Amino acid sequence: MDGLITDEADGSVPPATLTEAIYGRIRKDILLGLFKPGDKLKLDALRQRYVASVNTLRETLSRLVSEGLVANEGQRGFTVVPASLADLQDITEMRTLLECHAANLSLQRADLDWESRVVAAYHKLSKIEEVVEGDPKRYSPLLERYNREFHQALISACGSRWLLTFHGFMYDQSLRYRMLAFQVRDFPRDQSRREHRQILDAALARDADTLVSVLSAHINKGAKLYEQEGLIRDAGPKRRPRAAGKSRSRKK
Amino acid sequence: MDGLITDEADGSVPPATLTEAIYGRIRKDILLGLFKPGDKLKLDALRQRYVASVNTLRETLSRLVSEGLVANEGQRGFTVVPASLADLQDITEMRTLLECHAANLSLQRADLDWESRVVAAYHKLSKIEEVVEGDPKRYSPLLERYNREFHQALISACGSRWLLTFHGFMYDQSLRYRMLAFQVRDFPRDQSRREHRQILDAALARDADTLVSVLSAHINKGAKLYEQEGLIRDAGPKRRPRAAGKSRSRKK
DNA sequence: CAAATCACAAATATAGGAAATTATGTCATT
DNA sequence: AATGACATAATTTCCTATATTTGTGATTTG
Repeated sequence: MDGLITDEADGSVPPATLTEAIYGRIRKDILLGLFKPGDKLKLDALRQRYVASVNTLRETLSRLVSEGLVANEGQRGFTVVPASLADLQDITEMRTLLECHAANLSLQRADLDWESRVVAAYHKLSKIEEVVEGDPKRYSPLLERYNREFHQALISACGSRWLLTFHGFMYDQSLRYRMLAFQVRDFPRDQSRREHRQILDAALARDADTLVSVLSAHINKGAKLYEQEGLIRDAGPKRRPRAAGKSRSRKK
Repeated sequence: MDGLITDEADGSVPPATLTEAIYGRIRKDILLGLFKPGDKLKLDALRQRYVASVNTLRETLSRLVSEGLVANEGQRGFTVVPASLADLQDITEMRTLLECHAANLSLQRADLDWESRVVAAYHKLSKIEEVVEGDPKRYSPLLERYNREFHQALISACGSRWLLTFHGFMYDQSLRYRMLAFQVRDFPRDQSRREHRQILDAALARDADTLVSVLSAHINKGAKLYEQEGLIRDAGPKRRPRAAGKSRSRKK
């Protein structure tokens, strides 16, 4: 994004502080399903896993709370946000709304830079998909990465910083459900190669209507695959309601 | 939202921890324009103002970073996110998109509870507007509050938790610009009584098309008022780019 | 002589450890 | 079986140490 030369080959900024580094690691571990929905994130345990102090951990977890990946609730620590069918559907609808809207805007503002970003991202994605099709059971981090980059490239010319931010949130949330689905069984890899091709063609043809319909179908078809029974327990472990009004005493 | 009986008359949950309380206070102080865009948030100064330790402050600021109200950048502390015309326009467009979409959904799912929430919220807002019209220069926190509650009630039946969350973000961001405008001069109070009435009527009549057009106009008209020259300096104090790749040493 | 460079001191941010507060689980008692 | 007291575990908070940035003035260089 920023045309600067950095250490990182992929253009991402290397974390300048320990907090940032650990933030990235925990975030990744939640999205990848290493911590499951409802899991308690005990500070002492985390302190061992990632070698860091309590404050550093609290700081990163606080950020994840604002992003909707971690819950905090009162005086009883941090937990991974629970997963539910209703939540998945909400996320899917929201991602559809944002991504289609952003894709539309991108088409309107499309220039050569955008077009080449899309083509390049598609090329990478396509090559990996070809490889993975031979071994559909294997989880491929590279496929996930290029898939994301393709979808991001598509909307990268929308011109709205906030739209990109919100879409990023929703993409990550849906990624979490995708990864949760992977964990349960060898996941029937969705054959999305053709769909990606259709998306690319519609984008290059500047055909907004087709693009929106294909993109929308693509997103929702993907989400449907994660809605398998057993994947999601709608209610987490029930907690007793907190005593209201009490426990409000602190010295000084 | 949660029908529980709490200490607070307005239904909001009382902060259970110091961090939560201070989070709310700093958030409010930024939105009200007490801290201006680009301001440095020095930890030691904050430690005095809100009586709390450094870690508590860092935790709250970290959350505000994820919400887009505070910036963090590397090893040089926290600053209030800068304000710009482009940002205001982006926020306005985004809020329009989300609020109109949510209002539409609300109409579809409208029930008696929703209708009475809207009517009640309008009633409060209307009464306050009547009072404030007599003294247009005065800043009225109650007006701000009831305005928010009216807009929230309108979309409260949309059924999407994420839509409400994102809309809340955008509403707060636009509120910040509104407050910044107030600071510069006695702000010509926008005569939005009629518009609110029109919104209410369209909502009760279940007239989606009219509702969307009136609501959209209302939001954009408001934002136009904040776009006054001098309110916003588009570029903050320029910083030199950080030395890439260097300064990556930490003992142990 | 001006501008840039460097070294040093002060200010500030980040991270670690420990104390204080609150929640949780266990076991005896009613 | 329910209640209460106690011990233990976990969370929240503060204080202190280290590392980094920033400001100041002297020195060198063009």
